[in-house]
Amino acid sequence: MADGKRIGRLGVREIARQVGLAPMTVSRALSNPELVAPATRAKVLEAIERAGFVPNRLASSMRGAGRMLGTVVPPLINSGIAEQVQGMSDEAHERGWSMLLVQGAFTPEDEEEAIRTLLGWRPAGMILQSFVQSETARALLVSSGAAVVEISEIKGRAPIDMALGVSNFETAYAMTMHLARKGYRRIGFVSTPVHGNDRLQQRRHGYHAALAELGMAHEDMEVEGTITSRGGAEALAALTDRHPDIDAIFFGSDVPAVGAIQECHRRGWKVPERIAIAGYGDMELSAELHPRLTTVRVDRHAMGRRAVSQLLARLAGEAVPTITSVGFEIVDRESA
Amino acid sequence: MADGKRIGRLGVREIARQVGLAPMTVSRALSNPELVAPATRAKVLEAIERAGFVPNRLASSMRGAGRMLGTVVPPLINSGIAEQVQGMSDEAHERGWSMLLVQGAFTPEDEEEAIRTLLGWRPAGMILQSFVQSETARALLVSSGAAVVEISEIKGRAPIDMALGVSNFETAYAMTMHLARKGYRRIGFVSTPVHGNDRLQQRRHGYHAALAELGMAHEDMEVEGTITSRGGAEALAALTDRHPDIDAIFFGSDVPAVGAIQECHRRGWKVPERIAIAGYGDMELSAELHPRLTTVRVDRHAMGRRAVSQLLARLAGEAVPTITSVGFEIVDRESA
DNA sequence: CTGTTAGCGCATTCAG
DNA sequence: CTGAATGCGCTAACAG
Repeated sequence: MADGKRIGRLGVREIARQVGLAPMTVSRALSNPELVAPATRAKVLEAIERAGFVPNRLASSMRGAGRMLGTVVPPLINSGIAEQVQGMSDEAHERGWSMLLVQGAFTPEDEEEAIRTLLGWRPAGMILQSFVQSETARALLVSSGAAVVEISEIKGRAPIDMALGVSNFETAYAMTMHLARKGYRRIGFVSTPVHGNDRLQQRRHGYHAALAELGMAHEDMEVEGTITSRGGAEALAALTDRHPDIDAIFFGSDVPAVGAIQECHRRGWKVPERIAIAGYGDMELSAELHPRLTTVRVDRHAMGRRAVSQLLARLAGEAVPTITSVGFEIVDRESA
Repeated sequence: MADGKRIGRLGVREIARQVGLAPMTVSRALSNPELVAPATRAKVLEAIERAGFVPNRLASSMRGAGRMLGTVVPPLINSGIAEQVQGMSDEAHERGWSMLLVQGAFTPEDEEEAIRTLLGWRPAGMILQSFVQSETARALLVSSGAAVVEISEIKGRAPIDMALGVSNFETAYAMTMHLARKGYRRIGFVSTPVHGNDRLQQRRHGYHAALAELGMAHEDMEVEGTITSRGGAEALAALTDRHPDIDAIFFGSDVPAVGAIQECHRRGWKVPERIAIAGYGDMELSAELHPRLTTVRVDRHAMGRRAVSQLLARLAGEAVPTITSVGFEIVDRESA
């Protein structure tokens, strides 16, 4: 501390000094090893290892060589989102990129703030796990010049840059049809509040469209609840109170579906005999549940990977589709 | 693109130009508003808003004013970890800090790499959600000068900087005693592989200590399994095969405990009459399950917040305890 | 209260 | 294949 510069403050400069080379050569040995003579490279890497030097990525990023992708994760990390993040992380990691995660929230204001925070770190690309609501945030994203993937409902509004997802309309339509084919006639629907959420609105439309097509439309067999087990139990209670003759419920997530099944056990109701329960997401527990849960499977891990690879392709200047639809599957098990 | 500098590339300089002030004043209006005349500040903020300027945090960080904390999250984001991360994120966010999350892994090599990646971003503080195994990584962390909190078993090895957690020995001891008090005599134990994991080893010791004290020690009523529902079902099968007279199982996590209960339903076994099941973690589902799960509750959200506030206190130069023990609670419900 | 100077640690660009 | 100069955007430290 006696002299101005902190002693031993490690940087390419210090490493270069130790091996008698220019800082630039050290930098190259790290980021473009093929441009450096093998012997030189070995010497440099050895010195780096010995000194315990970890290159400063902030500085790299400022020079435009940043390898950081950002994403906003919702406040409730359910297993679906966790898998998606895992997929992003795996793909990014394998390709030498880092993921910056900032925790977002449900309101457009919070969303905007989260995006602002993320943009402050100047990621080369961003993944947004739902459609961006705030117009200000959309404008910010566009002007930032970052590549953007929205993992979202793929019908409807134009994406900021790229969109990736399933058609929630189709998945809900397919499940409703599936339930009808299995003989259920009075099919209820439970989701979190659909207001302002494209995906949920599309699911609701899919459910309605299927009922209409089947000539089975009935009013008010829908309820909104929280995406928790308790929320599922409450939704079941509300719906069966109002409609004692209801014979199936399609939940917008496996989490409340599991809660609803517990509530059935508690009431001594047989599933699916007294009432059938279907979910959405196929979490790990769903296949082990008693009875095993019938649900919609979307490969979230693959979606995460795909989002990253599209981002990297775009950044590499390759042509990338604006909208990518991923498949889904109805997993028919015991609960419906 | 005609001229060298990208037109409209926003920075404090550009904002300063627009309002006829020095860049430094713009910077201050953002980070130390109280040092700037209210009128000036208003003018600056208005220009920033209008231009859609988002300050570059990479540059701030390079000047030492970085407000970033890093953490390594394990590859399986179970709900416990998710809550902990949520707590960290909430606390950080409220205090104007960002959290950089990198996905880690189970082996010491992967752990080291994750820590290296994180250190590359030069966070002012780091939170490690388990005890750091790799000696190289420990050395790197020490020499980085970052404040470090390990959320971990709090007995045993000295922390790198600060440690925060419960005594896993005590929690497991307490639950085993609780089960004995309720009349169970043949109590099994299930956890993920304990090798190299301080927390799990301590839990195992706690279980053994309680049995020994009760004069109930029995051999080989333990099994290792994955932290999944299926893993729980399998562990139940293995243990009841080997010990038909087993009357209770203490699982190291609620996740496999839930799976085990499903397996019991499938076999037509009553819980807790045929066999009692206890978990660890108290996830949301646990209270809604049929039967409701008896478990150990640790407030993970609060732990996350606490980790961040300790980090910030340390960074502010305040005195901070090296080891902090947080409480726990045995939640006695129906399953045991 | 506001401005000036200088530099954080790298990588781009151009020259050897 | 290696090196020198320069600057990314911001803020600490020191004037005024």
